[in-house]
Amino acid sequence: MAHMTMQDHTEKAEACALKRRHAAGEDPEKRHQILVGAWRVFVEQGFDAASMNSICKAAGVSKGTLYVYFENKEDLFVALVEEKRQDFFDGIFERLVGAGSIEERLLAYAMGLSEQLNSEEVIRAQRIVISVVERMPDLGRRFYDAGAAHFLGRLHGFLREETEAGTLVVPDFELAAAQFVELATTGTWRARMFGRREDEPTAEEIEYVAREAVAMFLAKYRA
Amino acid sequence: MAHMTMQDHTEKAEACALKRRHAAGEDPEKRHQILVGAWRVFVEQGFDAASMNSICKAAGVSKGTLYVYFENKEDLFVALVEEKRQDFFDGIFERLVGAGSIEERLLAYAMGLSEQLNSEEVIRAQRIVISVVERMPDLGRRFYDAGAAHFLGRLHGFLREETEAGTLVVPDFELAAAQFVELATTGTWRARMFGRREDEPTAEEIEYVAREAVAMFLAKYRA
DNA sequence: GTCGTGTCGAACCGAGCGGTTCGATTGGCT
DNA sequence: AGCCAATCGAACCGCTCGGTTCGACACGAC
Repeated sequence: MAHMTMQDHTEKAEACALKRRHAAGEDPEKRHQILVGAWRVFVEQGFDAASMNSICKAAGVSKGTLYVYFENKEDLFVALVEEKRQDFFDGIFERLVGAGSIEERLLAYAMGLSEQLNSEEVIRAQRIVISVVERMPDLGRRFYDAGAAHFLGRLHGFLREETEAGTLVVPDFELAAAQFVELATTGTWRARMFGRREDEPTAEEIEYVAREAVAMFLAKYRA
Repeated sequence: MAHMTMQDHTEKAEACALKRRHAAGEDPEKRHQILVGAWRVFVEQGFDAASMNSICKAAGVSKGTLYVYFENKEDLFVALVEEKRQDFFDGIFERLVGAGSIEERLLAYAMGLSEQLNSEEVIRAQRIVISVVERMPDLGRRFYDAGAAHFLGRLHGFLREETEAGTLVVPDFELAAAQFVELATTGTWRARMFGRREDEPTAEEIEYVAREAVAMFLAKYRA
């Protein structure tokens, strides 16, 4: 409501960029610092077992400050997942549109996808999200949409293009995209989610599974 | 160490069958009753949020009695999962060895598998197991072995037989079996685990996905 | 009938929880 | 220099947790 000149805005922005006194709960550095600590604790203890005290200690922040930045534990966790989603799932999509034959592009996509979904960090995140999905259904849905659904969407578009170009014959884009994702993580993701496999799959295994996934996929859908 | 005549054993067994005073913590009916109540509570609250008090109430049993039957919460949960594993995964395997063409048998197997893994009860059980897998790694492994690994084993055997019979050409049985399981639950299981889909898939959807799974599988591995 | 024992139920324990409060401290701002 | 607000840190709140204890009770064994 208060009137500000353009001048004022510019000055403020400049000051912020360096070292400014922030309003309570509005220092983005501190906020990030809290999230980093919280991530460590959540990831190694799970949602319920992680106490706000541990998170304070891990983040190097007083409890009072913590509650200035986040309303409560759930709020903190939602903000955390919201931040992580993007880190996790960026930088894979462009593999689909890169140069190369269909095989090469699908292979690159499958490998990126498997590598990402099977990484220790993402596995643990997925476990925690699943464990609270009953209490926080929105969180689960948003997480899924940002991850799996996003992969599926890109693939869906790719398949339609290739079908229109006559390279592939895909009667059901949704299904085919989902099949591809499943094939790419065959034998690894599920076992890792249940703790049946403790270590990340090796690069060789990822490539092997991805290659076979592409082979099977094209055996069915190649024109 | 104590000596007993055959007579004694028989008498005891007969008495037990009807209405006998059981030693503390050894009445199988009561034990089952506790597990039923515990299942209800665990399933709708998760491991951490489920309190022993709620479980007592749900089971209609006093807290003292509960702790006579089970050492602690973890012990109770392990016993519960142990009991449920068998209920969940029985009665599907024989579909593979039934009569019919390969297509028919694979289809039946895929449908049974998808139906089972996607049922509300099993989804919830899987969520809970995954949520505690960090703290109780054995439990996760045993659950996986009783479920997914069991499916895979049967399929593995089937594929070898068919390959030896010349019907299929499968270079890597492990991989192919895993691929089949993934294909059978395409688009349903993962989304349900993350709460992205609230309702069990319909029989029609299960059959559709299963059919496409078999089609793709045979497109790759049929001799 | 009376004894023995498995169950009940409620009180109880110490610990830890999420969340709040408040005085002391610090370091940018004017 | 002196103000002021963001942060600190420790104590504190009410509550619930997993787990224990114990006297009352009910019922099968003899």
